[in-house]
Amino acid sequence: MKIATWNVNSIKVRLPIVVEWLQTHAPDVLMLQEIKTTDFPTLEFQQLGYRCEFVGQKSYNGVATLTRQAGADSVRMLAGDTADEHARFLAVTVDGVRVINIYLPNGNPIGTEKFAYKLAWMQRLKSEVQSMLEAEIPFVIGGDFNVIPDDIDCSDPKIWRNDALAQPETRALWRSMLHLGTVDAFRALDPRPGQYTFWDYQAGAWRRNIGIRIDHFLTSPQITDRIEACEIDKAPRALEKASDHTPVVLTLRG
DNA sequence: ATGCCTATTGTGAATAGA
Repeated sequence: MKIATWNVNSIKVRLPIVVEWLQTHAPDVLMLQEIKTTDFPTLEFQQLGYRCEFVGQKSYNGVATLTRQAGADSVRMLAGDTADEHARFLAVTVDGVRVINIYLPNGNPIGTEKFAYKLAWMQRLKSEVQSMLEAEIPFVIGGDFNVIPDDIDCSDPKIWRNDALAQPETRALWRSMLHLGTVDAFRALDPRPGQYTFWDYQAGAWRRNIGIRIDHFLTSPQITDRIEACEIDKAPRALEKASDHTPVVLTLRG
């Protein structure tokens, strides 16, 4: 089973690139973030053999999960705050795996309500993880976590010292989810520093490989045992009209 | 360097991203 995640930074602009990538790589599941619309191009993906579920929002955020097989038991919002209207969460069960697509809040600037919202959102996600582990539900959480887990996940820690993505509180909440028993699938297999999933559009960041690793897969124990590979596909970042993020692909045995 | 680039809204220039 092949599961991919990709923050596309507008599905409207990125549609041709995403279609081409899907045809080439044919994952069983593709999780998209920052679709930035309520008008998802479902027909185009159906023609490629994918079913679409999405939670849209005008201008901002929005997540979509494309699956070859039919999904079940969709949940479209993260528990813990019924007043939260951001389109950042979509859970669906595919072939016995609870596939959770997230676009975790950026949280900048620190010291504002935006940062408080990020931390509260992470606490809610942690509660979700706890519940699923207690129920022994096999799950994968994939998406744009907006978390730089460690200094080896960015080109220069000094740049990110005052940024929400690398704050001690942010990293502590990330680690607390690992301590519960989940695994950062990419890092479990690849110890190398300098492996990124995002490069800013500005200042020639891509050309100079100044990036950060913020798009992740967290796996539950049953899924961790099935990990065959987890790789960052850098190729789409080099294309014309690229997203500033590139896909990450998780391959499970069976 | 409160910049640099891209996308959305909407047709200006502000907001957000990370």
